[in-house]
Amino acid sequence: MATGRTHRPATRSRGIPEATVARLPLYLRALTALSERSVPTVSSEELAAAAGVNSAKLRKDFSYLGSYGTRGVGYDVEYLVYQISRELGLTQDWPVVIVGIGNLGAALANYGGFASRGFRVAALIDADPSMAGKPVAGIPVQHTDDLEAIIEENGVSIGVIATPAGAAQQVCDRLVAAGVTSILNFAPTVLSVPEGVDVRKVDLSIELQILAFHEQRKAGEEAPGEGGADTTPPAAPPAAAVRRRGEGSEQGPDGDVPAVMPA
Amino acid sequence: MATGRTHRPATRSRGIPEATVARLPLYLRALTALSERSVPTVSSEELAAAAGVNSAKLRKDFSYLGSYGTRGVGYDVEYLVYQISRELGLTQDWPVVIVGIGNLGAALANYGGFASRGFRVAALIDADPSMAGKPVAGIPVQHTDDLEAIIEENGVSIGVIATPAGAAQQVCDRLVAAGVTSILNFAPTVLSVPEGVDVRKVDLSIELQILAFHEQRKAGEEAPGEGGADTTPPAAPPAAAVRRRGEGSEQGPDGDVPAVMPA
DNA sequence: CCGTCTTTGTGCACACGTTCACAAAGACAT
DNA sequence: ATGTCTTTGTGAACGTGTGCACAAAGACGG
Repeated sequence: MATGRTHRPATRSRGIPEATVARLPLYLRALTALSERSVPTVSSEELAAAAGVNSAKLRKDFSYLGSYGTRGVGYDVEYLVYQISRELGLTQDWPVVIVGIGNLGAALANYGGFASRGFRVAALIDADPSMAGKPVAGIPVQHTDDLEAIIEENGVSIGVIATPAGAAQQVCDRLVAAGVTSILNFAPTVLSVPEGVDVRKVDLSIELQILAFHEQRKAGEEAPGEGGADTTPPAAPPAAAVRRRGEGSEQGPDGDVPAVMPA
Repeated sequence: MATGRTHRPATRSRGIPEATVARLPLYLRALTALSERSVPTVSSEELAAAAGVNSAKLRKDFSYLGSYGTRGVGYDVEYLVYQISRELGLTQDWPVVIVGIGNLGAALANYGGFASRGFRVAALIDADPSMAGKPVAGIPVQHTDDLEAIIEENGVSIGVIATPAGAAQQVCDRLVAAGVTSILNFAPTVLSVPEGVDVRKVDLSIELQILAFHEQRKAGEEAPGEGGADTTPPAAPPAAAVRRRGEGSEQGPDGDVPAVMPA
């Protein structure tokens, strides 16, 4: 099939660690706020606090970009805003298409955060013919049939998928075939893309499930005991796999979950 | 100011690595699909492909939960669905409130993925009095004044913030004070919360900026040369900090950006 | 009951990310 | 000029995450 990679292989693009890249927008936001208040310089300590990170981490992050600070003083806010913007590629214009103009797609189209930083909604695309022409956020919705033409005409390289899960892969394939090389996916599916195409996903459901995990843990630690059964355990495990759980490694006292396996 | 932690300290909750927890929902989704197709068992290889991860990683992830597979056969789909659901705390009901019923809040309220997995939208809350009583996704919007009462009455421990950035911290503080211990933040701000409260953020703007970074890199690698200036460089750096950029390490020729998009 | 064949579970090595702690750079006062 | 004081930039130690590769578990056929 040769479908290609699904996850970016953490390319460590040209020396700047992925983790650092992911934090740059955070710093940029904090710096922009300072800039608007006409604050001339800021120390790593202050900026780190504003961005919600450790100051050593922030300094190391900046060190990957070059040495833009002045010892004993801190960082020049304006200069740093510029350097980070440039590094992130925000000094240029990025036309973006949003595919799938349902509730979410419309919300995204209306989101102000787009234009603020070099991103421009070039087109809204939906498969529903009855939506064609209707303006959403001041932009007329176009039909999926014209997807390829729209991508090409506008030189779009970033696509946002806000379709139902079932349509996502197909839309993705068409976007990629038309020349899109970066995709932000809001549909709850794993997208398969060829090498060289970046996919980032935003998944409400996954985030909530992660929160639920931690929430359950908190509850379990506070109120132990509580042998109440939750739901019916499913059938039975295949054969004889109902043992073990820590295999005598770490896990000090016991080796059981807060209140597991009823039957 | 003693405001408290901003980022979860990667607590390694009871032996299950954060990275694993973040993947469990992915596995669960793939397994649910298999279950609906009445597939009885699945190998780590197949399931890994469906979830878009490496099979060794998947096996290691499952090993943290216990030994639920059968060698030579694979994993029992139904059983595994149950085990993961239980581990994630999805066998119980999680009432959730959404604060800020604008475009995004409404889209979230309408999102079907909520109910599907143990999450129930217990209430919609907005600060705009004219919205009060209006039904969104079949649920009447309530006013912010009643936030505390709503949290308490429904035993809500998970809150979703979809307000403008300016209101987010204040809403967050009220949620936490009322007993919420997990927050999913869609507002583009760094939230400050006391210890023991989990915050996860979803930030469209940050995701796009990360994509733009990689996109710029790709463009720069394909079309080198191109000494075109991008935008006006800001004033001048503070003092004498206009040197270096790789400090004679990698980065062969020059030390400037690959060469940005002409126009 | 034994041999073969598939697939799990995991030890190990490596890559990546985070944090500490401190030398060196520079501002600023005297 | 020289000294002091602040704050950066980074070496080094540590922790977390990933992936290979393989022994052992068990299914299944004869």
